[in-house]
Amino acid sequence: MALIPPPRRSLTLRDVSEASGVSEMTVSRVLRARGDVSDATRTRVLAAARSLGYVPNKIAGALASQRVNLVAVIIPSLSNMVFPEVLTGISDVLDDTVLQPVVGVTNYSTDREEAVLYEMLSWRPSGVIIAGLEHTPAARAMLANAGIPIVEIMDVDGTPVDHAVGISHRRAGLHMAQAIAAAGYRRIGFLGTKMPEDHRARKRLEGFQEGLAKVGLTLEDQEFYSGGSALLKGREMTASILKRSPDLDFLYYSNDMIGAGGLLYCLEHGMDVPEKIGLAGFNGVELLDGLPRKLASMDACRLAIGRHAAQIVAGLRDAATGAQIIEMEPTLQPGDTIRVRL
Amino acid sequence: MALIPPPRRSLTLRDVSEASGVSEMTVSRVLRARGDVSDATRTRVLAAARSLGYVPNKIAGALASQRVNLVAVIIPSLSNMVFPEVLTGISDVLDDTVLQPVVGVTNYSTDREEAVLYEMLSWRPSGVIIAGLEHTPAARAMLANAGIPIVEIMDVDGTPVDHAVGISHRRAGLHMAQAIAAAGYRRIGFLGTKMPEDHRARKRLEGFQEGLAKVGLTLEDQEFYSGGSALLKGREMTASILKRSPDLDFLYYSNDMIGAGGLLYCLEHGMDVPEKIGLAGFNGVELLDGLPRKLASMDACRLAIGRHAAQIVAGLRDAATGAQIIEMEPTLQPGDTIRVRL
DNA sequence: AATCCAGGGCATAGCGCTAACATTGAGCAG
DNA sequence: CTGCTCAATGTTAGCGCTATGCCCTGGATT
Repeated sequence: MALIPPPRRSLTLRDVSEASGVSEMTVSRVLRARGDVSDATRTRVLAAARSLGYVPNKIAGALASQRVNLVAVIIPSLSNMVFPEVLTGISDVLDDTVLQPVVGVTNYSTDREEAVLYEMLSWRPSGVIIAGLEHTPAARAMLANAGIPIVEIMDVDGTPVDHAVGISHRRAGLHMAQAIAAAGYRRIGFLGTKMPEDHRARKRLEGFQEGLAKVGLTLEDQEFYSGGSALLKGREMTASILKRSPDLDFLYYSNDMIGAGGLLYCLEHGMDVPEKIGLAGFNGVELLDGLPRKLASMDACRLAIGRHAAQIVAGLRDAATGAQIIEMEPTLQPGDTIRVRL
Repeated sequence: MALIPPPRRSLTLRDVSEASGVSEMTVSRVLRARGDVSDATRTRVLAAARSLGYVPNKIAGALASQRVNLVAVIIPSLSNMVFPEVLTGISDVLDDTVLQPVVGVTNYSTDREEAVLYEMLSWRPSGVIIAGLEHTPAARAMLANAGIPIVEIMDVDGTPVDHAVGISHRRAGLHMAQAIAAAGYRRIGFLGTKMPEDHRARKRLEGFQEGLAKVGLTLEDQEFYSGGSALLKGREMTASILKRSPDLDFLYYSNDMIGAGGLLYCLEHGMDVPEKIGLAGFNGVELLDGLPRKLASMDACRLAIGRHAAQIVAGLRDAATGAQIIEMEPTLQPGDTIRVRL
């Protein structure tokens, strides 16, 4: 193996073509495994490329071919557990294609989302997967004009620009309310994030209240937080809401992490879960499996959403159908924190 | 606001230049806020660009200018909590620059790392931040020849290609061993992941054993797992190791998540923590704050590592010094699961 | 009045690669 | 031996943008 000194100017196809005595075009064909090249040439070119340490320049390649094998994935956060799982679903599918996901994070800000989207579109990806249906007008316009497949994920309560894959958070909240009421709970509190931009949490709450209303109930009390360790916040909020409204018999948490904190709090304080007080969260995160008791939750179909979205941008689902909305059915996991009957 | 029909062929500088009656070059200058352009022209151009919905093509721009404002960030996983935090540190710093992080995930496989690195380098980023010091020979060669700043993070026990920012996991393990021994524990078990490629966990264990050896102790028993919910695995492994070796008086977990599972298990089974049995994890994750008792742990300086690494690639630290190794000092957080003295 | 110069703008030439066609030469039927 | 085919390679012309240098205009300087 020849030792070549580290090149100052980075290598180009021309360097490889000179080293192997064929034209640039042939080298290009070899490296992309495209077209007819004799085995002898192929071997020679590959050897040259390897020994030089040549790394193709996709920027030039993309410009020339007008093809970019990237899919923009825009999500609010990486620390929410949920989104890494969606990413896993996306990667699962894209790994079998030439496409690669590129992730952008918005921190739940639509302005930042607009900026991230602009930046990503300027790399001309071949598809966009973006969380939520709520965007700035400019962002919607960009999506609509991009001329590539757009998939809005997680939520289907609204009008997508192109495709949508997700669950109805409104209905999820509604179902949970019905289940809780059916189990005989009557004095219900809600605990969630103080994030005006988290539209999905908002829709769940709205659906929940609607569900309660249907059986003649209303929310007894509520409590919001922002920032900090979710598990700890769950404890604190639970303490605080129970101090204010000691006679609550059910606590509905907007996510599993604070729900878990609440559950730990209740157990430590010797409360009778689920008889005297019931608990439920949302998302069905894996974490719950390790808790002393399994928190009731509702699966948000994260993996399936990621997969479907990826299939759409990869053109693996009959795109002939045109724009489509795929609604998943979240399933209620009663766990051990909702009593079985009245 | 004029409504322009969605363009089939995507817009170019030429479209904007025609719409605003100046040359492409002038449009380019305006959009990059570069060079002298009169206010009148600037306003006109910006208006045209906006009304057309023009999104610049960075591919062409990057090719022409030989400058790409991307930083490749290559990490093993997104579901480990640790890495999103490092990313936060990186973003904090890069947000004040023109640079943007692009994340690649290797799933703890060096082969996959090599592939991801190749792919990312082919986009000619202006820097690389990569977890760990262990890479395939080809990956090392690519890094060495890339001609851009390379920062290997998380670990400093080894020889970096260029810069390194991290902690010594060997010493972290060693310190923990000393602290445990000093507290009077004698029959010590280790619980960790069955991941041969997780070199940092391996180094911690090695350092830990070395630390025990120094005071004449050896590991009494150990237990490994792979896959699944870490919290649940922590429980199961704890049950299993205590069944096999009931007289252990300390359990050292390779990460906080399984440690938390173990802690919950011990508390539920009425064990006397930390008197009869002590526990410790690693990472100092936020989650621990919400547990019934605070697990002893060691902070891995994740945020600081991310920040420093980003500063290096952004050229914010005096690059004049050339390649450098920055070692952080992880601090022991005794929590409530190591007894204070014998 | 001649000269200078800076601000504002334009024309040209690539960046490194690939699409699309052109070319070559070997193999082979007639 | 001609003409044809087809596999293997080469040639040409951009992709959309920016670096560079040049040109023009209209005051300020001498």
